[in-house]
Amino acid sequence: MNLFLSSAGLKRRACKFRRKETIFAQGDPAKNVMYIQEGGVKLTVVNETGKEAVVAILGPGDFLGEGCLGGRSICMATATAVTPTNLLVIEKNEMIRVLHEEHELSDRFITYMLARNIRIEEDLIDQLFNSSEKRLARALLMLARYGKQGQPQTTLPNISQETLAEMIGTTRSRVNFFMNKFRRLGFIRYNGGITIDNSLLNVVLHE
Amino acid sequence: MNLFLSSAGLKRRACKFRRKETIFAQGDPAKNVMYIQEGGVKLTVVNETGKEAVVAILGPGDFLGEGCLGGRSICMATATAVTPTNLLVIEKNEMIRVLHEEHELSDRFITYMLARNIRIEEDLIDQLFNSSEKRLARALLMLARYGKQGQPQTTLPNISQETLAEMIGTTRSRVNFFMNKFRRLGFIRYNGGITIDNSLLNVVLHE
DNA sequence: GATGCATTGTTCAATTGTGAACAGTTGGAC
DNA sequence: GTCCAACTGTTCACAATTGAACAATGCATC
Repeated sequence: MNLFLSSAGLKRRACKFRRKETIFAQGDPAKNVMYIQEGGVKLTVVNETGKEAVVAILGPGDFLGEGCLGGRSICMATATAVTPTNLLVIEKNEMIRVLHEEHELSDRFITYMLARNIRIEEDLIDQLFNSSEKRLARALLMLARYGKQGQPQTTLPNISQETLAEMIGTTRSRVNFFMNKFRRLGFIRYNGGITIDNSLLNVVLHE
Repeated sequence: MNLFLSSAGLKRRACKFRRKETIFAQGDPAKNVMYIQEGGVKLTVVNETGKEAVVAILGPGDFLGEGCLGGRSICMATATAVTPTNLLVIEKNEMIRVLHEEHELSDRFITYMLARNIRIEEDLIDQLFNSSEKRLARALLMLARYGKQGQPQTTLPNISQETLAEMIGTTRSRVNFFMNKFRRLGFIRYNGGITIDNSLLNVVLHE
């Protein structure tokens, strides 16, 4: 896992963030690519009216700030740690060198980019096709998969209705309504966190 | 521009498609990466109910089918030529080799992936934040930029209201309504194609 | 110029979603 | 305990969006 540490140099450094700490903010100069070794990071954007949207939730193995490689000079989103997070920070130029000279990392980065692409594309398709009820169900299932695999049920760390609303592009009152509906129907359960039953899939698939 | 021809081998071949011809269909086995040398390609997805969504419109310099590099074995979308199109078709394994051994192409591919990422991400943010009226205005401006740069006005090749509706995830009647509104306000004009005035930007920016 | 096909114009009832308010609940800090 | 902040539960008037229908308009082709 410690890809970068193997040949660590001056231009790569480890960095720790606490929960809710800001890693970079929308509008900051974009100079580094970061690699998540441990933890979770939320990417959000705000528009002119102050409305916020969650663009992605990233975890271990994901990259961050890769936009600077494509010539982007400022950050288009705000990155916040959602759990205690260890990052490897790599300077842009170092990253470019690495992409040429280190196959294993180059492969990993390309694999990440391909996977990320698919994830965003699926989010977009989800938005284009589905009602907010289905989007909420899908978001919960995604977050659950993110936790564990294969189990019939997964318990999620606490996540506010506000954040869920931002993730799927709707209002909190709507999220609240559907959460209670899902609960009545036995798809989810509150117990400290949120326990998600795989039967929730039916909401996404039906019709 | 002819990146691939420089060292053309058996595993790379040129391919031509006529307007409206299908390059690959959703569900087909995914075996090749393609590079658009000339033309335009529309990526669409259909859901269970038969509703269609336009995921992307790609042009010269863009890649296609790169999902297979990330382990995807079937195509998740349908690719259709929107204008006469010349593609370079590269076998998956050849592409992987090329990514390791040919810096110029590797760079170009990564640049494409980064740009594509930003494009989809912007589309997603657009969906999360904006009304269908703004999304339509934005889509028209994107298509216009795709044609030419810098001019105060750009004329678009014909594009049906149906397709526009699929691009922004709404109904044709809604697109029709807003197109007529934009026309009344002098933002666009019909004259064979669709002429788009830069003042249309105000619709996207305002408020 | 008649035929058929694709597209556009228009309407409307029904549904879905918004934004804001306010009360209720919880959990941590003091 | 009690205060506070953050979150949830609930409601509602209003706005936006859908989906379907049907007529009107090109426009290519025979």
